[in-house]
Amino acid sequence: MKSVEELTARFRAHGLRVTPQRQAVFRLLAGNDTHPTVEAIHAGVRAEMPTVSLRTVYQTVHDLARLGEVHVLDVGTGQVRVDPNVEEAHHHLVCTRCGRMDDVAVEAPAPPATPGFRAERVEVIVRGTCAACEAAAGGPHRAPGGATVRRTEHETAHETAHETQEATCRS
Amino acid sequence: MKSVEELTARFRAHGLRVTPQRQAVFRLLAGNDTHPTVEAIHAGVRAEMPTVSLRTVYQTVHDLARLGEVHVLDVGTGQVRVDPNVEEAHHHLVCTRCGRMDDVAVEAPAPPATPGFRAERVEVIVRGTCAACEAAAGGPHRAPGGATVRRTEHETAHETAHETQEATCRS
DNA sequence: TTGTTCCTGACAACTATTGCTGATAAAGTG
DNA sequence: CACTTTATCAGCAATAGTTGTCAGGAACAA
Repeated sequence: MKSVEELTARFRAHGLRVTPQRQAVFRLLAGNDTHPTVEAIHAGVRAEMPTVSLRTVYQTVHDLARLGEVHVLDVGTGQVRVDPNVEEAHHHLVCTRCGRMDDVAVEAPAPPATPGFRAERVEVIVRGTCAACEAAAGGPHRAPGGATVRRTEHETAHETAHETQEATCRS
Repeated sequence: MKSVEELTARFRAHGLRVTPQRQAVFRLLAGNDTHPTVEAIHAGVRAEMPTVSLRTVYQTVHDLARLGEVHVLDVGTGQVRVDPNVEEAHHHLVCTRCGRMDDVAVEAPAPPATPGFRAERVEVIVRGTCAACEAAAGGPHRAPGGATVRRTEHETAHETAHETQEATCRS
């Protein structure tokens, strides 16, 4: 991700105004190799600027995405996440319990030749359980038969993300 | 996907009741190699049984997913899609404009060895444009500068999916 | 400074999905 | 078949995440 100054310049160059609120978002993303949710960015920005609205953060994130400075990712965890790393090709680990994302270096297969479909991008998502959730759940040898087999992964991720994510899965 | 009779038996074996509503859902999915949204299933079921509620379809789909008879996929198009094909390993083409999904045979890379993350499943998503949307948008040589550069793919898919999907992208 | 354009922030609206509940109907039993 | 038990249905309300709306205000050009 580019520096705050570079982003400021790019915004100006594209006719977008640079406001203190936007710079606060820039600052938060510039020194960030995680994949924060919009909510998390909002919380971070409010720490130094308590009046910023969620709407503004969404808009700024979308502007950054439009300029290609970030990627907006939706991998089915119920919340959009922002990936500041657009320079190097990479893919993602997604924790099915808390929704946490991390970068991973796997080479994607070549887009297949599919008549009737113009492939543009290949995305690899490795789903699994992050260390924090593994520990929180009592380790890999947890007795089956409980909630784990009664819900789909999708449901579980959705439901637990809200409460457990920040508490258990921050690195 | 199993036949309606097999699904009926499996539901009974698991203590789930088999109702006409559920069998209508079974019937719709059994002869279906597309990846319908819950909404689309609901519409199909209502064609022969107009009182069935969306709630019931959701519940039946979740029951099917719990028994492993379908996969519930959320690839960030704003709607969950049901994949009746659980027998053969496969991945998906996703149209970024209408959200339409199709199966594709690409071999996934091996899950990387990642300390602090227990990989369970590797998912490959090929994003692009389906033939119908390509045609609807005026072909691949459409002049840039319009809506296409003013919005992220994510936004576009979200917004256009509701109206254009069934109209332009049914095979 | 002045005008214009764009942005902000509060709130409401919107979409997809799920919780709740009285009434209903499927399985099992006699 | 009649009866009992208990999961399910349908409809509505609620929820979370995201976006539209709009009055007021800030940033930039002249």
